[in-house]
Amino acid sequence: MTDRDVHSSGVQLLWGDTSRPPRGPKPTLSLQRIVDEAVELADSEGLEALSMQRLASELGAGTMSLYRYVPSKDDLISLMLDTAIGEPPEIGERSGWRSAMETWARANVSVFERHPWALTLVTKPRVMGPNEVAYLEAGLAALSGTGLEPAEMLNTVLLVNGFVRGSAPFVPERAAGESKMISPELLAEFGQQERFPTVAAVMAAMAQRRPRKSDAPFEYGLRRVLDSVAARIESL
Amino acid sequence: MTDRDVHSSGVQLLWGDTSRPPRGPKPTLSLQRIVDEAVELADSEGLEALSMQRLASELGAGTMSLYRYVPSKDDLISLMLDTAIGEPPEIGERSGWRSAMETWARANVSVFERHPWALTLVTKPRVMGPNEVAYLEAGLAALSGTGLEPAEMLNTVLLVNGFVRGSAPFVPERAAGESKMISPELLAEFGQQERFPTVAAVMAAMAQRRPRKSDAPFEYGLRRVLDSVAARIESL
DNA sequence: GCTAATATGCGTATACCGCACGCAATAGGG
DNA sequence: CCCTATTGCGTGCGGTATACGCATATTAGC
Repeated sequence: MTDRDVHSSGVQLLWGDTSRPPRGPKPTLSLQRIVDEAVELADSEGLEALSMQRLASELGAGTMSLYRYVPSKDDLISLMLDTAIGEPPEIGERSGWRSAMETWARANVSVFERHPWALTLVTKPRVMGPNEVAYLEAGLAALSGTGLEPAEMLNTVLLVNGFVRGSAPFVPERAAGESKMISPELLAEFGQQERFPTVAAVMAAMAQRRPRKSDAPFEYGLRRVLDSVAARIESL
Repeated sequence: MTDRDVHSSGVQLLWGDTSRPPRGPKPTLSLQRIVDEAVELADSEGLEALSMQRLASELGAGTMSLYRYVPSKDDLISLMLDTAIGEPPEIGERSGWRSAMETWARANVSVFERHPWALTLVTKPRVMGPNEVAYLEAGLAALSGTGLEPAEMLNTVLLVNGFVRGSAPFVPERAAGESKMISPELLAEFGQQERFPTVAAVMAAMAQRRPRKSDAPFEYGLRRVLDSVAARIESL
């Protein structure tokens, strides 16, 4: 159980300064190097392959040396998440809120494409890191000229954000995963087509035609979500 | 690493029959009892409190006895997820697709209210269980009279589903967790208000007024999403 | 009813994991 | 120059999932 108090050392590490005292031997490692290596390891082999021993050996250091830089593995993971999220995209003011929100949503989902393990982390309650708050800032800023009230601005950002997170597993690059989750073969294998007639019919119909990129669930949903926001803004 | 082949024993357990051979001593436990107890334990103490030893002692059995019923902990968790999801709600045909989809979405999110640990599980790639496919069936069936094409029906269900999953952390019952994720105190503590002016302004503005239930992020987003689906259907 | 075949419950053992603690080596401040 | 803070890291502890094997219970076939 991670301590979620603002004053815990983990949150300090996320938000506070990371300067080190001037006395003693020169550190061989740095927090940045550890976190970067951990992100790389999680990217290539998955979060469950990340152990402190494995990470240390990857860095050519003793396991316990890592604890000179990070108070616990949970705190390391918090730092990994904010590093993986990275800085939000620069959004030009002139092109209007819709293209800004679209850019924002695509940058957001690309985080989870590059770092699939980050998706399961953001669905847990936790303290947000600086980069995550920067994303929130960018999203709210994109809507600040629309005339929406503060509460509705926030709800709108949460709507787009919620949709992105919920549909990230279905962006094209992960579609292989999706099709393994539910397939005609699965239903056929256990003779369940009659139990789920609409599912079977839809899958059969879709197997007929070649998929277009604009038919991808994420593309479709993003258009619908932004359309509904547009309708709200125009009704003001 | 869970085997995601349709023929793995875990998938067999999810979809296949669970009958036991007639020879040998009577089993003291049953798969159902093990899974139910595991769900209860995860509900009350969280998924990370669930260990095979703890579960066994809860059931008054030896740790290794559980492996007579379940091939691995990962497979147990797959079974727990489908049990937690449960059967989708019965949806009356007569009241129209919108109220059907709303009922569907609310039932969906209530799964994650009752079993918060299920949310992190559904965001991982995996083989869907029978109850999850039944949800998909119910969602597609609700849209089958609307005139949408099969691919668009699926995309619509995925849109609502994606939104539900992405915004589940922000339903009112979890709002305490949300407000801990980002708070005025957090920004103030580290003197970052100038770095995130829009965030600070929005939070300040919202602190002024008392929250209405219809202003909750989930309620707001659900209306927007269903509005956009309605617009699509009416344009046919 | 006896025996052989087949399950069962589960104790033991292995290979990991995060991390508390302590100690020798290092390097800047007085 | 020495003192003291800080380093890297070896050792050890209590936890984890689970492979293996054995004694025991049950039933099918004779």
